[in-house]
Amino acid sequence: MNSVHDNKDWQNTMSNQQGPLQSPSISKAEDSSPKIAHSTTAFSSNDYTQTTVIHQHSQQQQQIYSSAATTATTSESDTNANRLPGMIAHSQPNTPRPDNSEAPLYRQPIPFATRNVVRGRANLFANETGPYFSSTKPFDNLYSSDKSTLLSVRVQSKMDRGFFLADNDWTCYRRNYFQVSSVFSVHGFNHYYSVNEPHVLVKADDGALYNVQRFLLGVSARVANSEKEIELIQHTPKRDKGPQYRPAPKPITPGGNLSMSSVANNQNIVTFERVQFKTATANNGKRRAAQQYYICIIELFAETDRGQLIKVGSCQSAPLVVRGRSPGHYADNHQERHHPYAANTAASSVVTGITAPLDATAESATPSSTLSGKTEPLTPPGRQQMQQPQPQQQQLPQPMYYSKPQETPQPMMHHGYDHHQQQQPQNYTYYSSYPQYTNAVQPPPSNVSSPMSHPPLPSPYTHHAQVPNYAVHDASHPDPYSNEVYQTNGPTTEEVKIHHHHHQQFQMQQTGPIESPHSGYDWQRARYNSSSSGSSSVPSPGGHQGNEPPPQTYFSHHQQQQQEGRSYSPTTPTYSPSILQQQQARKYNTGGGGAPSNLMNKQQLA
DNA sequence: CACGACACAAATTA
DNA sequence: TTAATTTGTGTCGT
Repeated sequence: MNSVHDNKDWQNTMSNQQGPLQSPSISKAEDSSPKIAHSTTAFSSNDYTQTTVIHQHSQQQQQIYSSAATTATTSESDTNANRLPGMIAHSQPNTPRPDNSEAPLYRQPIPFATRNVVRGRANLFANETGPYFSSTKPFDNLYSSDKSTLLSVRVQSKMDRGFFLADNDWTCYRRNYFQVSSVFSVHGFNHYYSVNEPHVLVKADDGALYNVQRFLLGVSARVANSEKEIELIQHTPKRDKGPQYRPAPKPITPGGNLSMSSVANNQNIVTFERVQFKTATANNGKRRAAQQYYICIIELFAETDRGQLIKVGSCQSAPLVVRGRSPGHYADNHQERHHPYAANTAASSVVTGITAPLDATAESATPSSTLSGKTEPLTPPGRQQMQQPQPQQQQLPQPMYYSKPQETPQPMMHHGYDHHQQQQPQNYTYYSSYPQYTNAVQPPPSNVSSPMSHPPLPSPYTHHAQVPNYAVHDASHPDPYSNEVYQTNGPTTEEVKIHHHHHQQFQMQQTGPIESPHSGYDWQRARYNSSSSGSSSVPSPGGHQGNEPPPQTYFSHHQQQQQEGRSYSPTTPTYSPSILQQQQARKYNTGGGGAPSNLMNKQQLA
């Protein structure tokens, strides 16, 4: 099984990936979606279906689960065949976990030892797991040149770092960085065609079709049961001494194909680095009471020749808990407990790492996240993979997931944003040059790096590992994620969680949504790269992703280099099971530097 | 209780 | 091996 090997798979996948991802496009018809109609297949559609499906099959999922976790990645890679609608996100474990002991667990999941393995590289492999993202929600407003064929879009995302499971929730510390990487594909054309040749059209709200100049991915976050937006900020390595930005949408070309090298030009991947939540979730740590959850949202925008940004797809992360205090505060008390499964988690861990490759850099700026905000219903996270074919879904009842709670934005909505005019409330400034900066909270220093973009979706969906258990439930729950569902009254947090988890798990497993990794993108790299390459990160200076050469910024140097190989830190450790344990001990650190993760703290503290 | 700022120190990378 | 970088997080003050 792959599972175990995730790491490896990873690599492989990664390497290969490129191909797969893109290509894959699986065409399938989408089920139902009327819109999609035509030949094109839509990924998105798939996603949905998948997701839904997933629920149903909890069992399967479970099975999958295990494998899935691992596989997921791989599978993803696999091919296109599958679709991966949703993204995946893996996150990493790096973060400090509250508990020491436990912490490891998360990681454990990770199968590989990789982490340890070579350091530098290890990262590469590393798989961290992280919250998963739901499958892509299509807005059905993207058409091929014939103006009649709907193109489906699939966005895959993963949280690379900063998250660990605590009490079955994907958790991170507000003060720590997390990273999100995403890739997307258009059913009809992937790879290569990028933006520049757009034979792709987008339907604006007014019903008119516009040529798509390019696509951008933005990250944003909101409160789980509501539409309240949570601000995300990116830092440069300088941290407080450097500028802080809001992650702006970054340009990205479809397909991920990047070749391995990718790198360079490819903007297939967008990574938002050094991202933090501006605020912590309410009740963190403490009892269940009413734990608040946040959800990361990744939105795909099509930029028209007029500069308007129209949302064409999005995906959400599993619910996330953001701790506002130092790990020491959480350590003793709550540990994270994982479910029994947790153990599994470890096992499952799976995952592959993900770091992303960063190909893309982002650049453009745009409004970002905020905008979209709402939206999407999310689908469940998916993961990709399972190897097994699942039976899929057949039915799908539906999951609430989809349902939009209230909102439901529907697909079509595009928000059209004009860059120029952006609606967003926030102040974004766009810098054309620096995409990253766009929103900058602060003006970007010239050099600085780009800000990170938004975090993608970390959904808490459980990891792979954890998963096992959940298997159970079905769709019955509403999705937490989706705000939609719960929104108002919704279930309390707990409920939510539950759902999430389940969903997540389910989804993940089954669906395969997970895009993440899969596809070939090298997430790992991405991370590493993140900064530099363009894609990602924020601040990094460079901003440009795509076409333009990235500016250098802080990152640039390092990062760029990194892209290729190294990662920078943290990213990725993978864990192998056995290793895991060991690892646990170690934690992984994050990269660079340093922080001591758990160890110190606790110990010291203790 | 949370958040922001300051600062230390570990884990990695170069 | 050593220096530099990066970043987790303890602590303090608000």
